[in-house]
Amino acid sequence: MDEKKFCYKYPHPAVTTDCVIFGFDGTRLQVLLVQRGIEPYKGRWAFPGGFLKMDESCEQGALRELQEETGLTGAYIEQFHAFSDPNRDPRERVITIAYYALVKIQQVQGGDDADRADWFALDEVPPLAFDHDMILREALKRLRERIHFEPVGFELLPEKFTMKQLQNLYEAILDVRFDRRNFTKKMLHFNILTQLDETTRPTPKREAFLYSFNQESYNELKQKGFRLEF
Amino acid sequence: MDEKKFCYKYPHPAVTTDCVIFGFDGTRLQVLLVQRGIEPYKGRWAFPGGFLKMDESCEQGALRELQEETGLTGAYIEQFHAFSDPNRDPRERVITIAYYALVKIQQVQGGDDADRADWFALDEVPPLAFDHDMILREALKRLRERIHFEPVGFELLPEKFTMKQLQNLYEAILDVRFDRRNFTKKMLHFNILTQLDETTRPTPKREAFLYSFNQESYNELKQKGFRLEF
DNA sequence: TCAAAAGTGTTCTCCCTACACCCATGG
DNA sequence: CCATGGGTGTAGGGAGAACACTTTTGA
Repeated sequence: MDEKKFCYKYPHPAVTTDCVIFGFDGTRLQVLLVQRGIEPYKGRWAFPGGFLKMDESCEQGALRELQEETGLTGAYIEQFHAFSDPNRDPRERVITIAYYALVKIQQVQGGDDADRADWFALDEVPPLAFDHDMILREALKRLRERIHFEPVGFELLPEKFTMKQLQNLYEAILDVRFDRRNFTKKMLHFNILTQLDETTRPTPKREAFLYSFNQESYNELKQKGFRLEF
Repeated sequence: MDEKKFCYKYPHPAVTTDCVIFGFDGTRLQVLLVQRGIEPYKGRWAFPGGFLKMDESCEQGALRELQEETGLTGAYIEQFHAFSDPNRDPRERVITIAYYALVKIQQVQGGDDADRADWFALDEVPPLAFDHDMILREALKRLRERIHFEPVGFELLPEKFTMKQLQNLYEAILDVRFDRRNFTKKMLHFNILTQLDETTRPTPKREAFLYSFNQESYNELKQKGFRLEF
């Protein structure tokens, strides 16, 4: 039962992947956490993840764990850091390769699995297991850098969205405030948004235009090289 | 001799660190390579690196290997990616955590160690061992992103340098050309350079001012949040 | 009729860009 | 004296920032 059959000439660390899953509810940035059912840190919340198999790359492992623990498939994930403090796991030496994922929040309902999974707004995240607090900070830092080169909204917003939602997203990620009119002008200027004929009524006050991302225009723009300035 | 005494319940990959060391000779960006003395890929050039010890973090491991293989100490290193293709090493499953280092080229003379080490200009890098070609491409990509948020010149240039050297550095990293006058204005505008009283004679034609980086001003600027625009 | 949200245009300023001339030196 | 490299200023254009009024609708 505690049989140890995999032997090496030199000591090897265990390797896991963990995935910080970002979602956006239209107002606030959220992360998906799962509650640990076993020791160590039983009952604590943590990012979904687990041990890497020997025949899969880290990316494949991260996607597999995501599927197993949250049901998510085909998410956009990006590796951002390996955490390797020798004491970060009380069981044995574990190095984790951390990814972040950007998903449309409605693709995942919390707690649809054996594990309890739930969305938490950034400022309501409880103390996490292992060094996952640090992992979250680092993920946020990297997401903030990424947003300057990639329109992350593609992944986080629903197909159709209002300009205000897009602005809220940028404000939530970067933790800044923009002038409504200037923001609209700037975003339209990139020509990666399509203004739809439809409108919606996000508040009971007045209807607002819906937009969608134009993937083609974006790809063209990106090939020429561009920067999103904020 | 092939005794395998480190045993685990589940298979564990080996973990190494590799370090892409960038230097700048005043004109071209260079990388430091070591020639492998053992199989696999014996005789091929590769980035310095090696197996992680169980009581050190990846960063410590990368710094140790750097010291052992090139004599470099206290370099500025930054982790940028974990490479984990299951077949990237023919011996066994090896995951490598890759770092890049920015160093003043005169701090390291090639071949000062048991291993042969040498500087190669970017466009003269020979085919490398393992997946190190891919590692180099990725390192360059990350360095190019980094330069937008950090004045990487700090680490790559000598204490005192000319404006032309600084411009050459930016041009080498980003592979673009700038207008001499506009570049000077832009750099001085950040107030992170100190123009020294001294001059130098880089070519026998005319003497040129020397500058140094002002770390204090830079730290102030960075705290307020800034972007280097290029 | 009032409050809340959304849509829209103008002005000003600053920074980026393009561009040309002078000076010092060595050959 | 000429070729090479370095130092410097200006004029024009474009993009970001600041800013206010109108419309719609539900309460």
